[in-house]
Amino acid sequence: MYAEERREYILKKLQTDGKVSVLDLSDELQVSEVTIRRDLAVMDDMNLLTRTYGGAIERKSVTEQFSYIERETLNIDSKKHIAKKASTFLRERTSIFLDAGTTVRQLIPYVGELNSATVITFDIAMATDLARYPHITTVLVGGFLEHQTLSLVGIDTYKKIETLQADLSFIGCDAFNDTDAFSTSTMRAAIKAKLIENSDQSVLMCDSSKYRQKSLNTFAKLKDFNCFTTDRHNDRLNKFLSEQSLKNVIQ
Amino acid sequence: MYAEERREYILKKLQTDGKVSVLDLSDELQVSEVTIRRDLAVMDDMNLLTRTYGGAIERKSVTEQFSYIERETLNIDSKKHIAKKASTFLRERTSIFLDAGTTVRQLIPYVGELNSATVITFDIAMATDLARYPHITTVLVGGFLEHQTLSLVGIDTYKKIETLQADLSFIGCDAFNDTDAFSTSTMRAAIKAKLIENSDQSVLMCDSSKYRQKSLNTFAKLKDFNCFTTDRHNDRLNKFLSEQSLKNVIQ
DNA sequence: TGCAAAACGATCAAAAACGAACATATAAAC
DNA sequence: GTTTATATGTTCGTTTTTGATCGTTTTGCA
Repeated sequence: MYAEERREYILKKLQTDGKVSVLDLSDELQVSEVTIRRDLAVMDDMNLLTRTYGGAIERKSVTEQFSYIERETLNIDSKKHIAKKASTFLRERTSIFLDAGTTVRQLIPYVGELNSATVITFDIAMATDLARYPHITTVLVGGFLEHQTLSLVGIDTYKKIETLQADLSFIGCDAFNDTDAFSTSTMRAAIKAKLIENSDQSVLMCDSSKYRQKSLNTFAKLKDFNCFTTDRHNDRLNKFLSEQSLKNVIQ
Repeated sequence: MYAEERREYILKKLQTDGKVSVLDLSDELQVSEVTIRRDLAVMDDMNLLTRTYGGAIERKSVTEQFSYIERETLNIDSKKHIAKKASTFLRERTSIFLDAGTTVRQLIPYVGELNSATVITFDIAMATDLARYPHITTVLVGGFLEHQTLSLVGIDTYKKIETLQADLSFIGCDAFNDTDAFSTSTMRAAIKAKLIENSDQSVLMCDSSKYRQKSLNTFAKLKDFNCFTTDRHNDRLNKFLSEQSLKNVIQ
């Protein structure tokens, strides 16, 4: 067994398991622990992995190094909760619009569990996440890069989406009240409206902190959505939700 | 048993086993170990295999052999060197095509130093990098996501680039010889050709390891480029370069 | 906090593989 | 038949790889 082979094995294992241990590798590859440590040191030097005490872990992906992730951790548990609920709408062999934003992004691990699907997005972070799943066909709609959100906007983005159709769309929003969903940006609102228009079913994913926030542009009525997924950490929202007929609300 | 026959045997064995050892080959072919080593050295030079300590392993194409992260760190010093040389072509308030690939990606810190520029790319990793520089207008051309390269391909990508014009383009390549630049993928070759066609000036960025590699599609003649930036760590390339009129070659 | 176990890096040693120089052999060219 | 070029083998000093040892650092637990 050559060194190259050994290191290839380590990388492969790292890719599937996310981590490796010196002891396990030493046993599996039938070489001393010292040798494994040397391998890991070299590969750490090459930025192929991150050394830990007792082994190594995967190196962070391109986007994870970026500040985008910091904003993402805001209300992360709510977002994960919402994503799990929304994921029940996913079906095999369908085409899916994913709106830009950190809430919808949490859905991607569930999308990755599908055997086959076509995903259309205009969020670079999502596209990078989706690159992990070769069996998912990913279409990234082009446009001008908005650097704060790592997503694409502009008339090109809108016009391209206008030509696409999907079975299902997952939409985020900046704010909502008892009847409407809002977005801060006019262009984004137009895009969201078009996503809903061009898909058979639409799921709104929105955490409770957005309730009764102010925002400029209405892009849809809440009743336009087949489902409205949210959490329940806000008293006034609780009241609103309990007043609703809950048939299309998941908490 | 002639040398040709021996090497053919080695290649065949490599194809079935994925690896060969000097000792085994020496025994099987009834020649000394030195001879086998010489064979392997020659074939390594011809990029037919990859030499290892004690033998050799199959030579897969770089994309299938390494993950994006690995390719990123491969020949990183050469890539940085090339990027620095190529950066002298950058000018304020111009529009710039950036071809996908890890070599061209090294150019981005220099692009970021500009006060104002419009960058057009179809590489997600590059777009993510560019998001650090809000003063740079970035256009990401959409398409199908190719997960190994983190870049976008397809007819949409091509058609969009067809409608764009730039002052300057930076192009990478998978292989080149004394007259031509090659790409492995037909679609990528078409895109590269279009980038060159639609820009006033073109700079080829290519490290020496690509010299005389095999690849399918010619997308340009070396003389089509205003400048050819490379490093100089390969004997045969050195010879080729010194035979050239060096006016448009930067090392 | 302090202690023991585990993991670590540094150093040394041995075996395997290596490259370079030189020698030999074989085949083609004159 | 001699010369020349190419291919192969031998020798030997050097480099690479790996493992063993040992003192030090880190970690988890009492």
